[in-house]
Amino acid sequence: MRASRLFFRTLREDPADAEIASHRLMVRAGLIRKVTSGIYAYLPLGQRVVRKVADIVREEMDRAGAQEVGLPIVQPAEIWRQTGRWFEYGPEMWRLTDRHGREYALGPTHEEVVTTLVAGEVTSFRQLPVNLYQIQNKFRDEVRPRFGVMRARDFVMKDAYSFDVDEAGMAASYAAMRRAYTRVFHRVGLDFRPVESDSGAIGGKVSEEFMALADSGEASLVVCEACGYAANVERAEGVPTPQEDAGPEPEKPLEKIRTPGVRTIEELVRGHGVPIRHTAKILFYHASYLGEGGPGRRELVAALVRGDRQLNEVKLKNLLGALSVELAPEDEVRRRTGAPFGSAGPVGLAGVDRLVADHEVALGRNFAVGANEEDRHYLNANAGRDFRPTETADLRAVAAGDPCPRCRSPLAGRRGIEVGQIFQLGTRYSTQLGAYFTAEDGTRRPAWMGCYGIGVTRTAAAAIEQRHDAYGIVWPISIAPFEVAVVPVHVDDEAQRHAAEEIYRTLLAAGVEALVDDRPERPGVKFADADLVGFPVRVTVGERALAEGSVDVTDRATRETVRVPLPQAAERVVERVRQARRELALRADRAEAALEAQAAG
RNA sequence: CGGGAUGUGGCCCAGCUUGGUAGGGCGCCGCGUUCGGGACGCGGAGGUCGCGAGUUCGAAUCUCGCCAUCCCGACCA
Repeated sequence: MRASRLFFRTLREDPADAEIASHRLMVRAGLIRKVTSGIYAYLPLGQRVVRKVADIVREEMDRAGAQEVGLPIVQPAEIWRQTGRWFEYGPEMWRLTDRHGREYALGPTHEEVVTTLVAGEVTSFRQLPVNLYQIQNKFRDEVRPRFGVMRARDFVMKDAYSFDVDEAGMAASYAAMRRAYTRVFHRVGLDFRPVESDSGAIGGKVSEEFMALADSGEASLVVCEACGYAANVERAEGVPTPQEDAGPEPEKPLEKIRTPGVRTIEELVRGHGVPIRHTAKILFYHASYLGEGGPGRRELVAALVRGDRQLNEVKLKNLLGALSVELAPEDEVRRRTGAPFGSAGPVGLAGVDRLVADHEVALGRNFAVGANEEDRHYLNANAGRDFRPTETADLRAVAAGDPCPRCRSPLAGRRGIEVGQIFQLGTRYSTQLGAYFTAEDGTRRPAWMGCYGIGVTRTAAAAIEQRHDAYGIVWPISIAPFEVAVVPVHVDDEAQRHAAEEIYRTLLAAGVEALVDDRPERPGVKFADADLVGFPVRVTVGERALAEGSVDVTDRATRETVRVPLPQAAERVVERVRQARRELALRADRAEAALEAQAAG
């Protein structure tokens, strides 16, 4: 490609609405332009990156035995009603109505469509297993689109769906996808980590997310450097820690004390000398449940966690089996329970549908809690004796420093960008949508499913988050829009133009993706643009080097330049590109081998 | 949905408090000088000041309504 004909333009200034590096740089480098909130146009440079990520994903999916299909973006409401997700999915699903008044959705995901498809085609165990995937635009009407393509309303996603005869088959398909994902993310050059995750609205039990590690990531992770445990904090298991090193103290008698003005745990600790591990806080939630084909009942739920802990709402939601949970407004809590907000507590609490407690509160002794009247707290409240939770569970949000649930070493906190997620779904969708087959023994059985997503456009953004500097993007070679930029310093200099063209043609002939910057711009402009867009290798053809029959070859990542004699220039660049490609491929191979060794051992 | 803010040439912004008919930088076009890290000079093009009402002799500026966008919180690949 010739820069003079390439449809692109770089910006000198940062766009006003870009918060994070990837968004800022994608706009400045001319990869994307915003069309409207959360919706972007991809210019040729950006589209090339998306295509290269997608091609890598496609290669690895094919390699893992999956088959590409094309599924519709517009999906009928009916199949979503069959699985209950027409309501369950909520306002994030982009709905539309045709001229006849029939309802549709723009696909946020494709379990319903693909399961319905398979239900019509698969009749025998002989047709299984099968894994179908597609790479396509997905639509989610995000509450708050932000960070450019990172959280867009229209994004490119690869989604795959596996169908197996039994649970073991599903697990095998899942493992194959896990290997494929590991290869994909190594090949695109990401620093990533698979973590245990909550399966959310899609359902199923086993689920892992592939997280690109980045401080700008929206997901909070905990990782154990000692044993390798890693989890999304939404999912991370809390290990109850004792209140005293010496072991539990005996139950003391319940005592009501005057606590004028005390409304928070800190005030209780500071003003009344209660150790924070002997405090418990109560939080009131509205839990909404799915009813018959639509919204169902709502409950007021009180939840108890130790005063030094935070509640994990995802755990609460899962415990309750609720569609959603949200903090209940103060006035309603007061109206229903009669308790003042800052002095509410579990002892003698009335008006709530359920009282759930974290393990630490159920196991601990002698808690200071609100007494449900103004300016009064209880000391030494004990579960079982003074209040009785309807359920006890792991409800606390795990934080950095907490013990690892596997090996008890302290966990470290990290931030991550979720670039992929894999699920073992089980038979929920196959049962609901009739994906049954006849087994070897003649019985009719539902297919065991897994589903597997990769955010293609998000992966491109994640790569930029991890790899950029003050000058611009530093692409991994596998997904760079072009691998090499050939920059003649002065295009009106015949010798320079000729040498640049020669190198450019040789690179193309060798299968290297090259761009020649033949624009009549000043050298500084061309260098700055090359750095901003982030081509991994730059070949500078200028008067200085040419005077000694050479050109300069610069590595974008290290910014190191070597002078190479003209006759060997193209060859050396080709070798450098091939070496860089090999490195990433090798990483994928090694990681896969390690996974296989792990599975075998 | 709550809370906050912003809409002024393609981009980044000033002007608004104190109404008087729109300005800078970048970018764009022409000419010249320049030319290994975002040049300089001269000349030029380009604006329904988000939209609609209102107040006023007169509105980018004041008032009301609407729309859009962004940021902070509750959701997610």
